Amino acid sequence: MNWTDERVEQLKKLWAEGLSASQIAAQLGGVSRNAVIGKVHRLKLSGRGKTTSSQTRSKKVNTAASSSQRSSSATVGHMSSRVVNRSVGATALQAEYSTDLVPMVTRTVTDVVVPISRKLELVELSERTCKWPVGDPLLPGFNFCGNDVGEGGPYCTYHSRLAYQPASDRRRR
DNA sequence: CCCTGATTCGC
DNA sequence: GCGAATCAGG
Repeated sequence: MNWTDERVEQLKKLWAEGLSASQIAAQLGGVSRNAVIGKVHRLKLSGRGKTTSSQTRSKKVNTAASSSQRSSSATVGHMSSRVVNRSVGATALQAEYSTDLVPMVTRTVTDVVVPISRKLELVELSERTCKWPVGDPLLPGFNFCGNDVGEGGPYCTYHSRLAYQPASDRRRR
């Protein structure tokens, strides 16, 4: 892949937004984080104003979202990802996944506090990032939870709980 | 070990 | 100019 004007432009934009080099690389595709960093330096925009300081993500929690904590029929639907959250606060409270995608768990979701997801691109996933799908695979912006996985499973502790709850819960009713 | 950006240097 | 390898650090 070569640095077309468009790609350079997007690089500048994302870098200015405070995304890390690896995240930018993942979004652009076809380049490594090293390539991104190298390009950033050549463009001389290494000094990122004062925006989000990379690691140690912002702890800002979407206040609107944390309003009712439980039930609230979860905020479903794909909230045009992207801008929505760069915040990862492990304590964040909000369910963010498509009901269409996992209809069987929509009932149990009211019992579970789901942390805001990191919304990683497919290529950003590693063995320790939650692979719970977020959004519609057919629509742009589809990504994965990306939170740290629990006991080595494919999902973070929260999504594991969801996954383990069959539609017909065992606690008789 | 995970991740970050910075730097070097052969291509 | 490019980016892998490497370095320094949280």
